Amino acid sequence: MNTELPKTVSEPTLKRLPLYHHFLKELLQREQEAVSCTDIGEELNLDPTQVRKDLEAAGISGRPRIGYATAAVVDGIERFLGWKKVSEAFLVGAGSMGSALLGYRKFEECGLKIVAAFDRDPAKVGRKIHGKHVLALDKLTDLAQRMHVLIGIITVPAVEAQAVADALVAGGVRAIWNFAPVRLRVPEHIIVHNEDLYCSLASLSQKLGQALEANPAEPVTARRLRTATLS
Amino acid sequence: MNTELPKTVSEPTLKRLPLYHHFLKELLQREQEAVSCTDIGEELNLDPTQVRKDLEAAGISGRPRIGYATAAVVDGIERFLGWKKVSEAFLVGAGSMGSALLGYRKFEECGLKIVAAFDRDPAKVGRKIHGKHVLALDKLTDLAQRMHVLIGIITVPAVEAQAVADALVAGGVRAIWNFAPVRLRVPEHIIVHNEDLYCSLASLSQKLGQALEANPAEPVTARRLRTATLS
DNA sequence: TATGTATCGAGAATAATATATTGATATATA
DNA sequence: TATATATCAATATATTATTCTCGATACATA
Repeated sequence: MNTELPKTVSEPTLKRLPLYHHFLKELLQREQEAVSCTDIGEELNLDPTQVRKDLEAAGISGRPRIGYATAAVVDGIERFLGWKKVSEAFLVGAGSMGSALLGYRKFEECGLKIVAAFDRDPAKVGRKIHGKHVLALDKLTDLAQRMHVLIGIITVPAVEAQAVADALVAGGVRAIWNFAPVRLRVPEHIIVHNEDLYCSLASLSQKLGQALEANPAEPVTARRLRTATLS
Repeated sequence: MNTELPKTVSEPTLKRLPLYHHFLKELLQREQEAVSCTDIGEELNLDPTQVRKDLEAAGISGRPRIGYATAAVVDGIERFLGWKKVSEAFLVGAGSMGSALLGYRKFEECGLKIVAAFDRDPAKVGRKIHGKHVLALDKLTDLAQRMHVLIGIITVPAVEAQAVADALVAGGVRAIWNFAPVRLRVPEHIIVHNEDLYCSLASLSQKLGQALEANPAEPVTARRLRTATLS
């Protein structure tokens, strides 16, 4: 296995790696020890070559005729994505979205441990949500500094997001996961990821609109699927 | 204004349009009637040419030396993205993420009206969340068909997502907004948008890991910002 | 009226990404 | 041992997205 990692990996690749990870973990449970790009590609509707390129970018190599060792790929992806060493995060904004994220247990498997939540609302401060303490917002910068927290998650309304980002940066946070529909202004070395649901919705509804225009009354009846039963 | 719309618009463009929309709405409130690509680009940290191209793709044109008429751009984006005509949606999975989405009032401004939620859990069925009824999952296909609902939002656990998708498709749904961390298998004409938080998290933590490796102890103290006050 | 300037618009050049092609390698089988 | 085959690896091509360049236009000002 090649341990040399390329300096930069493209965003699309980065977002596909968790898909492979998820699928391969399933295979591991079924005790399938090796897997080919072709198999992965078929399962996930991706080009096999692309899968191979992505794995290569993550520093993972396989063997001709054999494929990739499932466990090694899972391990390699986790290592490459930094899921091995858990980093602590603060979540700011204990509204509905914030609460939902606090309840996501699986984040910890991906190396993200939300250690505390912050909110402006005194009614929420002091309570616990999904087992995480909700603290007063004015403690944010100071605590981030003292606890050396490196990741901040912003789930406050748009108008407050910039101020929260400033507070996080002042506290030494290096990466921000922003759920507010605004572009944050931060120093260059801070990593910001925007999770803007309105943007996603936009592309969805635009495509739907076009599809409907092209084909208003889709003949779904012809290919009616069974009524699904939920296991 | 050019009313000819190109057949396909790139995904990145589609995701930038809401940003412009948001910013321009602010300008509208300040009664700024015209705006240039340069201004938009500076505000959102984007290349002015790209802004121009995006607006062009949405069928919006401006005037040299003047810029774009703010109101016309806002209107044009809304029209192009299909926000003008509201479509109804079903949300499946009234867990924490589902509840959060049910509370997003602003979706309606973007043309998305969630009319009902569905859940497998009998304890949730019959109750209301954020004013929306929670119905039994086995009613999903039938109701989607009878109400001609075209959009489905999936916020169930990964293992149940495919079955829910099947049920939605059987009910005639044309677009699916999928929050479960799986790739759904659907007929070709169905539009699927994956909102996979684990994927986003992956790229965030990978970048953070690289940044920390390159520069473990960032000298943030030098450029310490003020402790932000939240208005 | 003439000139300067800020802006849009369109097309070309560059960069990024995805796909296709070819070659190398390890295993299985005859 | 020789051959066939499935697979990875590396390179080349095609596609897409972004950025750059230049010309056209409309207003401001002298």
